[in-house]
Amino acid sequence: MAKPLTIGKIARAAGVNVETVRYYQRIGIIAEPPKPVEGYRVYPADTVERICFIKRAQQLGFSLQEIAELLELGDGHCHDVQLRAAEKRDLIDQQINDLKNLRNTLDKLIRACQSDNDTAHCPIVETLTGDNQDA
Amino acid sequence: MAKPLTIGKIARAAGVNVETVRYYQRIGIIAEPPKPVEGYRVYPADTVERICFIKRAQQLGFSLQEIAELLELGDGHCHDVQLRAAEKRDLIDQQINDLKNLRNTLDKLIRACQSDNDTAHCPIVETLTGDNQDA
DNA sequence: TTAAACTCTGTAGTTAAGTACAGAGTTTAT
DNA sequence: ATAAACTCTGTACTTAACTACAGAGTTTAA
Repeated sequence: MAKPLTIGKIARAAGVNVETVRYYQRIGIIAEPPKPVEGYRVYPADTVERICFIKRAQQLGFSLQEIAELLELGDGHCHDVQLRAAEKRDLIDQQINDLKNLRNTLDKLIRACQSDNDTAHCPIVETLTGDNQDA
Repeated sequence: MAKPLTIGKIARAAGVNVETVRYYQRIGIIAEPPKPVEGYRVYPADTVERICFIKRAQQLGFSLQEIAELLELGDGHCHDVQLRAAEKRDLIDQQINDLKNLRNTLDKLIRACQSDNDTAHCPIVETLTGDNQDA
């Protein structure tokens, strides 16, 4: 036996708690391998990547529910996948836009700070408020 | 008296629950105007924008704690603001990158769906995986 | 070969971010 | 002038996403 990937190894490799892995199994966002008659469950290696993806996507503001939907797109049947993928893509475009605005504001703030201390009034708030649609 | 902005109007204008506004006040992310001896609290108009900013930033994956930090940058004193703003900016750059990758993957998925149903194996997961370094 | 480290099942606790509501006072519309 | 709609204070409930732990079984390293 080389080195069976048990839950602890999976968790450590993905940088999460063992309990988190179990939680993801419970809500069905990652598969739970069958329990062998004796011994521990063994996980496929790509489970680690799947968990990493989940954590990354969370940092981008997606809920586990939304992440589940994204993941399903990968192995769905072409029919509705296309439509739903297009929707997601447009949403993400909007998100990228928002982030760019925020980024530029921060940049301006940094520059202003360097040249002068003219702390007029916060430009950060103005960035993301109002209908920001220049998609 | 023209039309004093009371909490209900603020909430409706920002598209959130009155209780949410109170919650934000409780945690100090928006200011609570002083209670006048008689009558209701009156809010400055820019409270609405501040709440909109908060909601927007949340969709981008920021916690209220992080949003509070972003907002503080606006009226902070130049010294550390510059450093912290630069940190945030770099983080956001990373986020933009991740989103672009995800976006492109979705795009490919859509295209592949249009031409052929060669559902090899989910390319979505591969998009955001890789060095998850949480410093 | 046995103690340490791990896994399993199940249940319970925690934190962030709200949401609901009771009971009292205040405004406003009719 | 009074009912409807709103606000205030305070407390309690909810949901998502974990996190902890007990008590039993299983593996592995010294």
